[in-house]
Amino acid sequence: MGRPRARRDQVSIPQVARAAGVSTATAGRALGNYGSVSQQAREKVLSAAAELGYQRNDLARAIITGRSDTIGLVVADIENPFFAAAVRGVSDAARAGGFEVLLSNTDEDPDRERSAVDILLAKQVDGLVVAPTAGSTEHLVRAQRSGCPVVLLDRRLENVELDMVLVDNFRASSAVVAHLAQAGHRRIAMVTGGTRASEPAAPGQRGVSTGRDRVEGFLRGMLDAGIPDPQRYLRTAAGTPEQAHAVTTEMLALPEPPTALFASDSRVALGALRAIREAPLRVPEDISLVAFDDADWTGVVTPSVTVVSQPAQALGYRAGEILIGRIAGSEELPRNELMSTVFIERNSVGPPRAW
Amino acid sequence: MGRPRARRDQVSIPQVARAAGVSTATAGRALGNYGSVSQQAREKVLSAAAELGYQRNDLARAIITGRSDTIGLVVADIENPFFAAAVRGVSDAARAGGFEVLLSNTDEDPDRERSAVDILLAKQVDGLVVAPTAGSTEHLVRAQRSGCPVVLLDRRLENVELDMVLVDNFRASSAVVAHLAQAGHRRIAMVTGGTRASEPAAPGQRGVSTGRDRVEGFLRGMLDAGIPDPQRYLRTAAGTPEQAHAVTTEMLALPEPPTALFASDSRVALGALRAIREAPLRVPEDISLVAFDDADWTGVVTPSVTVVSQPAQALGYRAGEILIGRIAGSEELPRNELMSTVFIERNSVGPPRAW
DNA sequence: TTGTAGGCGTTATCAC
DNA sequence: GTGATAACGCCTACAA
Repeated sequence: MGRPRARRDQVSIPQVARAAGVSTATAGRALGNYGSVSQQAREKVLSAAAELGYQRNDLARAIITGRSDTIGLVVADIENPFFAAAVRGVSDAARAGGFEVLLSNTDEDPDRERSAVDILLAKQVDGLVVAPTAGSTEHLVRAQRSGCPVVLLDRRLENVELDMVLVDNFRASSAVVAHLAQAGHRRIAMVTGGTRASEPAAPGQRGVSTGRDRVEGFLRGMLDAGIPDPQRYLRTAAGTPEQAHAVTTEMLALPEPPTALFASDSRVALGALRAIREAPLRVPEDISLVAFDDADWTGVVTPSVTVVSQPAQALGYRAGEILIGRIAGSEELPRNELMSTVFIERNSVGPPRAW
Repeated sequence: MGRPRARRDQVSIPQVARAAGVSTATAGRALGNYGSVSQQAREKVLSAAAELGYQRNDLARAIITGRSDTIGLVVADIENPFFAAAVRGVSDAARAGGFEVLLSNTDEDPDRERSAVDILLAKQVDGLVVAPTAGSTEHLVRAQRSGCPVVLLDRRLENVELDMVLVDNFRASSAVVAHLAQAGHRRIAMVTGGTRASEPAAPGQRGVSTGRDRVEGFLRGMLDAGIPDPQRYLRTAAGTPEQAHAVTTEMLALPEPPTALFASDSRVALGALRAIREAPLRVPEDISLVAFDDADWTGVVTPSVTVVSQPAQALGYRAGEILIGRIAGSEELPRNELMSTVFIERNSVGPPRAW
């Protein structure tokens, strides 16, 4: 337990000023690099500060200036390699712009997201980068309106005037299906997660936009390929490797199993691949595989996995850049910035096996 | 450019107080949940606050209380899955204790680490979790001495009185060699990174402790197995997948290539594995492989990889817990807390091939 | 329970 | 260029 611990006894500007034999104002100017100070005074102040071990207090400064030089970053789960890279990108942009990053994980829980935003706002972040989970958007709009700019990362939100940095998930997904159909597949499965791990994301229903867009792109691809009953092998309740594993195992046991499988991200692909291995089935002889996200391992498994590569780090960096522009006062109309995915063809797709 | 943007016009406690017809102090008590306020007054204040859109300012509070309810987290690179998991652990512990997390990446650069610590200190973090890179330790000691407790994560530091949460890298490494020797291997390679990507970490020299300990554990294992010239296949300048790839390729081209390879982390393993694939060699028929870190993919490649699993997330969580204890006032002597690794035997180790 | 007054460490203002 | 002094928004006495 222990008592609330006495306040850290920090050396303050008045103390430094006294030691240097100048006024508080002059010491403040020398230490804070603003206004004008004579070379002589500056030196006295600086050496006194060094001697006393002065540490500036950015909080007190932030109260006055109204800027904390800190941005808030809200993501679902930093352990997902996609988000880890995106966080890295935001961090780099922040650093380049002289900002620090306050990080929050939501685990796709709307309540946690809301409360995270509230807390970050109370901590006076100058702006917010959010990969929004499903649910209400009013806390984000409120933040923006209260003067704290918000940039959305990776996931769209409808009916809000916010900057967004995205990827065209719909198009990338339908292209995957086209590729598979081109190879001769008709029984194409898609395994993906919903809003939360437990809630399925049916097309047109709620769930994060990436999930929805990928599903709709999948369905559109199936339609374009003239494949009937496109939902036959669509599984939308598999957001974790474990769920993906279970769902895939179940599909592979079907009398007419799919001949190709499309995984909505690298962790889903991992679960699906494990199920395939355990079946045991060979890729691509028995079943073809395509996944979203060029996770580091996809190039090293045998066979290497054909993927849709997303520029995760660049997405984060760009979101950070745009946010910093807003903080600096940019008043342009909010807009959606689309970054390109790259379809990386490797060795996990082959012609369908005749079951 | 745009001007420095006018200060966000936030509603303050005095304003709420005026609207509610009470004093600043009463409003502050109602809003801050301290002292005592009558039910009636509280309601008036709360509804006035809601009406005006009051947002509390944690910075102003922090100036007074001396506590920011924020901890600083300094790691090398959040994109490394090990650190991503550790960060997640620290985040969870922080959340559980009512703290937010200010995150900094150092890229193993001592200067960036020092400056990160300074900035976090200026932002008045209540404590620091650091995975220290090599270099001086004085900034950490100074932080601790100035009243900001510091807990080291994953990496030891000599001659400092700080809490550390670690794993026994030396023992785990020598056990790996023992396992390999047991399988009959004599030409055992180790591929690992040094301090920075560019600087090799020779035993007994500088470099992060994990690297050093693993190398020394490796050498000890070789010694115990009675293998002469243990440094023959020791490569300490491979911290990235790319470098690991290059170094491994070079070793595999030797007249007498190693028959087993020990990778110091999952990213090194990735690079090494790619080199092995390109050789092309088979695992484990042509070469055996063991790696540190149970990255998600190690179980799904063929063959699955035998690994030393580290409790990355638990390590982070524990570091956070200990730090929060310190912040609460714990005065125990600093100590090293060792968490257990698990040797997970899979299918990447076989008898040596007779080259 | 409530209000007044003062202070936290900084920056902003305005004379000198 | 410099110094006194007033903010910033909040919490903490202390008195009523």
